[in-house]
Amino acid sequence: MPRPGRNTYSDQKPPYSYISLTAMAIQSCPEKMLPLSEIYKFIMDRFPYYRENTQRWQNSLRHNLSFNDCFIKIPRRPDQPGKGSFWALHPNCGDMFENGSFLRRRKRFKVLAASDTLIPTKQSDAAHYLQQQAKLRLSALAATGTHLPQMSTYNLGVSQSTTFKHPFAIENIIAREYKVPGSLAFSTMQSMSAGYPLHNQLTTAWPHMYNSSVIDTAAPISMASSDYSAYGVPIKSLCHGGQSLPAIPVPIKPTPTSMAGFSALPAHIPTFLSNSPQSLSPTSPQTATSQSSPATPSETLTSSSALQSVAVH
DNA sequence: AACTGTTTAATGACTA
DNA sequence: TAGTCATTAAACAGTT
Repeated sequence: MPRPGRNTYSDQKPPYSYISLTAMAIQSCPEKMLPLSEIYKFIMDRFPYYRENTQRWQNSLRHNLSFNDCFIKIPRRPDQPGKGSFWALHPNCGDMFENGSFLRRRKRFKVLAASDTLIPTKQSDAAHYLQQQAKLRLSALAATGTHLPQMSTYNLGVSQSTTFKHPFAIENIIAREYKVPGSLAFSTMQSMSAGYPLHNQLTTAWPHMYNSSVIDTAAPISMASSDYSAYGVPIKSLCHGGQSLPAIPVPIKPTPTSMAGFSALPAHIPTFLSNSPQSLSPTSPQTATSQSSPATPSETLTSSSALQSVAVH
C-alpha cells in the first residue's frame, strides 16, 4: 500500500472539480443517483484530502449541486423517508469535460428556459435516461435472479452496447486507459452499494420502474395524475425547478469530438487512478471512519476496493 | 440541533 | 482584457 503523502492524494487536492467528484459518486451507484450524505461518503472514502475541512468543501459541493444544471434533484417518495433528496446527473450533461480536464469544463451545461425550448418532446430526455438506467437494472435482475446481485452484469456489457453510457460513469473516467481486471472494480462497486439503502430503491420504493411494460414504453411520460413520471422521477425535478427541458450543453467552443466524452483524457488522470488499489483510500479504514458519517470497516474496505483497479501514481 | 438546499457575493484561474 | 468557470464563504429557509 502506498504511503499517504507520497504516491497518493492523501494530502493533496485531487485533480477533480466538485462537479467531477459528485458526478463520479453518482455514476458509481447502480441507480445513478445518491443522497447528499452518500456523495460525501463516496468522496471521503476515496480522497483522504476531503476528510478534512468537511464543512468547507461540503458547502461548496452543495453549492455546486444547486447551482449547476447538470445535477438534478429527485425527491424521495413518501415511502422512502430520509433526509434530503437524491441527486442524479442530467443525462445531457455528459461531455462537459470533453477536453479531458476534470478541473474546468469547457462547456457549461445549461437548462434552457421554457421560452427557449424548441422541441417540446425533448422534455422526456432526462427521464428517458433514468428509464434506460432502470432498464439496465431490470436486465441485471432478469439475468441474475432475485435480489440485486453482485451486478456482474453491470460490467459485462449488458448495457454498454445498447444503452447510453454516461461519460461521467466512473468506468469512463478511470478506465479509459485501464481495463478492469476480472471486472473487480464494478463488482466491488456493486458490493459497496449492496449495503446502501438506495440499492433497492428501484425495486422496492419504485416497483413500477421495474414493470417491464412501463419500462419498455418509450412513449412520452404521462404527467396527468402526478408529479412523478412513469418511473417515479418527478418531472419537475427533471425540468429543474419547473423549467423545461431540453437541457443542452451550451458550447463555449465547438468541438468535433463532442460525443467522445473523455476521449482526450490526460494521461496523468487515469494513471493517477490506476496504479494502486488502496491508494485512493491510502489511509487505513480506521482513518476513513473518522468523519461524521463513519463507514464500517467492511464498508470502507469495499468502498476502497471499489476502485481497486484504480490507483495513484 | 443538525442536515439539506438555495442563493448571493467575492476571488482567483483559465480561455478566447 | 473581458468573460467564464471553480471555489469559498455566508446567510437563510426548510426538513428531519
